[in-house]
Amino acid sequence: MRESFAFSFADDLDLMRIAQSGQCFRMTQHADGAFRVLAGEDVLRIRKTGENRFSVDCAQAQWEKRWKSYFDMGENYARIRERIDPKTDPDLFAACEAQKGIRILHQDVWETLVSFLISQNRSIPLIRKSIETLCHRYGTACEDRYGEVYHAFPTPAQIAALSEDALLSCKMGYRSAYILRTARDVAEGRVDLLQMQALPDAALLERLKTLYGVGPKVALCVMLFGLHRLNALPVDTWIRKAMAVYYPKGYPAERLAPFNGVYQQYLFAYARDHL
DNA sequence: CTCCAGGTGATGG
DNA sequence: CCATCACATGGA
Repeated sequence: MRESFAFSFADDLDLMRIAQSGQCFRMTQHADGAFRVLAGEDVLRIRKTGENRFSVDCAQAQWEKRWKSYFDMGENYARIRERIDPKTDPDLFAACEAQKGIRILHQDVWETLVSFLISQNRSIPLIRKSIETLCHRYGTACEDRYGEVYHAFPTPAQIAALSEDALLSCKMGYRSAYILRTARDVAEGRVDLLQMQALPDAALLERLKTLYGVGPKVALCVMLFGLHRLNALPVDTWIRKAMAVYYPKGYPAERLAPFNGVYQQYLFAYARDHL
């Protein structure tokens, strides 16, 4: 790595688990072991270099300005895990232990919104493939510091200018119409994603659900992964299964506040491995 | 072949 | 309010 910055970090940070956690779809591991993170129009390479040691291929100033918050480095996940008592919540405790290292990324809202519109009723590998195709065809081509070309996530205007057939050709299926209308609503100012960030959780959820193709699940994913509302609790098929098996008498969401989204993410990964 | 995948909108009661 | 159903697509 030409320019780089190395740092120590003692709290949970498992790049592989984050890449596979199903909250982001453009983070991949390369042959040399480093991860390439594509986020919005930016790219970063990050690798683990030792016990609690990491290095990134950007200057310290860029790391602190752009990426520290992306990886939620200000939050203490060990402390969040330690709130769970193994006697009260044995399965959730086991999930936290087994999936230690996951963090909730703070992703770009637009990218998160489109990604989770695409995600509905599909498997994670297919979601990745569609997003990859979308970015490759319609996102701005950029060059990283090694001269390698990558593609930014398409902006609202870039998607708004497409035809529905163009989206269908990315294998989006019936979600194409959702994505197109939402892109036009954002590009033409009927929806203001920036302004939404000021809303409290309940109002934000209602506002997001007014978007075409956005129901409770997608709205809560946008809140959790794009607007960093750590108490948002999206319920997909895996979480539904986990709740039924591990909490047959009812899920204790009130007790798990204000970190329902974090525990949900441990359970999601754990359920996929065990159920 | 059927069933499932980080679901939602439309419709009908 | 709730219960169905159609919706594209690919993998198991």
